[in-house]
Amino acid sequence: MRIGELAERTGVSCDALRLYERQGLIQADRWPNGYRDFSDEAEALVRLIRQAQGLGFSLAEIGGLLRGLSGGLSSDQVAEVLTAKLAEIDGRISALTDLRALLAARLADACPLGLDRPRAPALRRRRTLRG
Amino acid sequence: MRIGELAERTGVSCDALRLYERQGLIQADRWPNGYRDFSDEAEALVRLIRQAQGLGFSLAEIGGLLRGLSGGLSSDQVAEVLTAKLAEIDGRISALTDLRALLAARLADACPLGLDRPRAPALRRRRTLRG
DNA sequence: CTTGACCTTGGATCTAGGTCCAAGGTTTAG
DNA sequence: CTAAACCTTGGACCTAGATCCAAGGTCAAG
Repeated sequence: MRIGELAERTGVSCDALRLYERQGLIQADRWPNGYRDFSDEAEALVRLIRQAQGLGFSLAEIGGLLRGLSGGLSSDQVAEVLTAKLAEIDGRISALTDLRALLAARLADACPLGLDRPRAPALRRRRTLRG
Repeated sequence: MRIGELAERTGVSCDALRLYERQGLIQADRWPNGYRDFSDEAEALVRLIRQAQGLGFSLAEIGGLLRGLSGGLSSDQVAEVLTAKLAEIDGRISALTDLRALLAARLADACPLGLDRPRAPALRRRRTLRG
């Protein structure tokens, strides 16, 4: 399919798709007239890219992951890349879970975040610095 | 404390701290000589900011959240803000969990991602466009 | 053969979130 | 008095991830 169709199917702009191609995240054949020709798999791939991106992965990271997966890396190397990413994802999940717990606790609380509203309304001390 | 101390305590650069202040994420009193004077709570706040940031929240989002929390919003409004953020976080957690499952499955699989290496090695069809 | 919808490339521009630097004021140590 | 280590502001610059635009090629419809 041509780039416009892929853009329409995925909701990603043509410009963004060309950017992904330049960065090696997706590939396209070329018709003799120079038009890009994307395979059907490209659609799923683009969706995967946007998903990963939405989770905080940079295009460079995604590119490295994809190249590792589809490139000539050995099974061991692929496993290594994926395992590293899994650990990273686990870290993010647990950090998010912690933050969620924090916010949920504050939500039940009178003093959200407990940072900027001191429980005992202390007077602002004025330390002067040669003033 | 002065900005340098806060920077050292939090590991965040002075420039970044000034940026956060300009964007209203943190506040500082001023000594008569113009130096910023941060309270002790600022340290915890900066850590919270970095944590949220690492989870994919933009400074603008964090600022809105903090202003909602410490500003004059009613309990109901604060609860609303937090509840929205919680839903967002839950969404991210489940998306990450899904991605994790996907990668874990692919890791156990022969064909990672299953996108770019067709199971039946089909010949690349050549559709010509007036070529 | 023209028109309009596509496509190509390259380069300029934008936002976010910083960093770096210059020019200058303040404080402390020697 | 001077040097070093702070601090101030403003502005230039940087990367990522786009978006927008100009100039032009291609193609189908009328």
